[in-house]
Amino acid sequence: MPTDFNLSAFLPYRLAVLSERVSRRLAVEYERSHGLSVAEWRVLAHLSRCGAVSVRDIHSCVNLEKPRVSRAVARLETQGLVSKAPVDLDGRLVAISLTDRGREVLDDIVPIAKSLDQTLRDSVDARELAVFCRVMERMHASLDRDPAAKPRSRMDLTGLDDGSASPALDAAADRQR
Amino acid sequence: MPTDFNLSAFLPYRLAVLSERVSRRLAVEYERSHGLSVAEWRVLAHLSRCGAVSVRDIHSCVNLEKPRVSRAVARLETQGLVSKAPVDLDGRLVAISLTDRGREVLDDIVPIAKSLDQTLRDSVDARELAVFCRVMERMHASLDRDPAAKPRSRMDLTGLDDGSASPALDAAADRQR
DNA sequence: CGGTTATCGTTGCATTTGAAACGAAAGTCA
DNA sequence: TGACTTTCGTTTCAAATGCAACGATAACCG
Repeated sequence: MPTDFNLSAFLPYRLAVLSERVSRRLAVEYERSHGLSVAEWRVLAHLSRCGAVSVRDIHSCVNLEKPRVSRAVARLETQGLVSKAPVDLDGRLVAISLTDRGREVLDDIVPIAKSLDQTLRDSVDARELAVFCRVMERMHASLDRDPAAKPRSRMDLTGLDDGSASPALDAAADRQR
Repeated sequence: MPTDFNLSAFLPYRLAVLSERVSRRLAVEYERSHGLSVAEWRVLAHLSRCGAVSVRDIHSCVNLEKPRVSRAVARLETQGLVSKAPVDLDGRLVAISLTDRGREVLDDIVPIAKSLDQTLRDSVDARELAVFCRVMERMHASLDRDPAAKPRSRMDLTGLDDGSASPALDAAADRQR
């Protein structure tokens, strides 16, 4: 009997399909409201919880490659949603923070994002959702044990918020003391 | 209080992160074993269950845009893993099928894919996994109700296998009767 | 100090991507 | 039949992507 493979029962495939469909649905909204890409949205969302952060901080938090963050920030800056300031304690770093207009855009977009998120949550009951999240966490943990897998980003570890928003900038400040 | 948004609790984000991590892990294997891309793997996997299919059939089954399928098939053909034959019943169609070498490659790769799939499954217990799959299905169903979401591909509907592998080729044959 | 190494953000470059357009081949309908 | 529309697979083109390399800065250490 020849080898056959049922793609539709393959977890990596199912995950990819659902994830892409959700992302695409959301990208429509980002685009429609302020012409944002997914990367730009992630940067804004991250900044909404952190004062000033470096490119590397964003990179290590929101699962975007370094060049992608750099470019997203550049675009956001030309649109006036974000400002970049040199860090005098460390000439290599750039302190990125939201502008007032960036906050306004966030005020527009966050409700849209929350709405889709809520729609997804409403389509299952709370207990099932809890199991769902736990399973995702277990799969991450399984990949954590796999040396060939890319390590998880800092913020995606379960017990997050145990660190600063910007280790890089904090470290620079620490050195000053 | 300024708007803030916790990205790490955002379902679309969590889905994207996990999915990408899994895909990347798998892509390493595809690349390592026979230099295949994800798109090429999906085409091969799909062909493993269907005799001869058209580009459109693949496109509508495995969630790849049409040009991507076309290019993946082209590359697979130059590598001798797949053969393209004109369909005399309908000059627009191309019948794509596995070559013997394509089957050999599948024999190599399928165990690797199944192994990763099993590892993921083993990291949770069966009941949780069932809930996980049901939740994914519910989220798909939720998107099905959303007119702004891209419709689901045929094969991703729950009760699959209710149709032919290649509606396009079958339709051509039907017309001949 | 001075030389080496490491880290930061950016950019070059080759590849991938997808929307739109394309020519070719049916289907449709008067 | 003949015009028009639709469908198929491919190609074009502009944008996005990620790896690697870069210059600049800071850390390390003999």
